[in-house]
Amino acid sequence: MAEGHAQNTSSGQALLYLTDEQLRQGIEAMFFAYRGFTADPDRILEGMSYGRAHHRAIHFIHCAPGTTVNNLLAILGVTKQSLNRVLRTLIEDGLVTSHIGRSDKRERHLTLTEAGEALEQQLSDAQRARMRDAYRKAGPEAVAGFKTVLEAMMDEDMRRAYLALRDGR
Amino acid sequence: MAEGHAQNTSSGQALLYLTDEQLRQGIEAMFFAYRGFTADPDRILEGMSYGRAHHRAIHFIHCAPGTTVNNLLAILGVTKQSLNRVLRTLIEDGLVTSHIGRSDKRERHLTLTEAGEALEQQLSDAQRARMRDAYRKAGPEAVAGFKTVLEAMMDEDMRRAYLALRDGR
DNA sequence: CTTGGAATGTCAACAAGACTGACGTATTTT
DNA sequence: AAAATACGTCAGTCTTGTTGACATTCCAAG
Repeated sequence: MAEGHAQNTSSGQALLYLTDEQLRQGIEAMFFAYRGFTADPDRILEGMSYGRAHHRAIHFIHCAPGTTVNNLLAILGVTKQSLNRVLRTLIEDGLVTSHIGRSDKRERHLTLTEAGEALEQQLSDAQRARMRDAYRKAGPEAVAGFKTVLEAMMDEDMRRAYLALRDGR
Repeated sequence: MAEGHAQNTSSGQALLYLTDEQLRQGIEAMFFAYRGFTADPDRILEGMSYGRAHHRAIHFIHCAPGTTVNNLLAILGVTKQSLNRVLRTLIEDGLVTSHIGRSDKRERHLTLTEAGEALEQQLSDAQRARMRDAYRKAGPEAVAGFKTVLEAMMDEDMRRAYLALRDGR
């Protein structure tokens, strides 16, 4: 019972979109939408012994070629051991290369090979196709609102990481 | 290379929000936001031997008291074996009750006990608090757009389930 | 220059939570 | 009476997260 209901504020009607019921709808929408969001890449990956974790690694290596393991760790928010298992298989299968750092030899710089880029294309084409359909149906104003809310929903650290990626391209 | 770039269409400028780069930003925003979205309940659950799976079950039993196992299965999109493991612990711990159906005795109707409702409150208060902050920062128009895009992103079946839940209250 | 601590990354073992497949039971439908 | 449905359970696998232990490399203080 942490907070009261949103409609019981001094502003009254203006805040009707903040009622518990509205918030609950938003929560469920996030749940169902995220399932759709990951469904297409999951389908592609299943049967090739990769999973969502591999997709995420491939995605961010594609976006920041030459990034280090530590960098990736911060973005993905998992332990280095967890990431390592995924990276190892990707390297073994020739989708990712790992080069020892020139200045700091402790670091490993990660890049997608041609085969890696090809898979990345396949995965992100599928995911973008769904995104594009959703965007097209919803229209530009809705898309702007969508992004505004998502940014506000992130943890502070993640928002920084997101904005850095967004503006660094 | 399934589709062309969105800007290369007959409509030209009007569809700039559909460029691959814009779509990629949306994809990353979803990823980071979903992490924030689940972070608070996850924190509460950790250490009490429950996880996100328990949270989801509790959430939907709360929304549809007396629902059957099969109903829950369809909404959550997991196998009955998977759900059963979760339900068993919740019932053992006295958070959920399972009653044999009155008309159809094969069915089990699931309801939250008082303790279950208490935990549900605790979890959804945390999640709603984050949602409320995000909504408040973004404003009502952004929230409307947010929901529009999310609905368009769901699979058809899930949209039906979502709308049924949304309108059935 | 050496040595100890911090940072980076690897290997091994384990747990949660998803999956499949097979089977049993009670009940309803045909 | 037979088939289908709803539910529970056992056993085994897979992905992906965790911790703990350890090797290598860098850097800075003595």
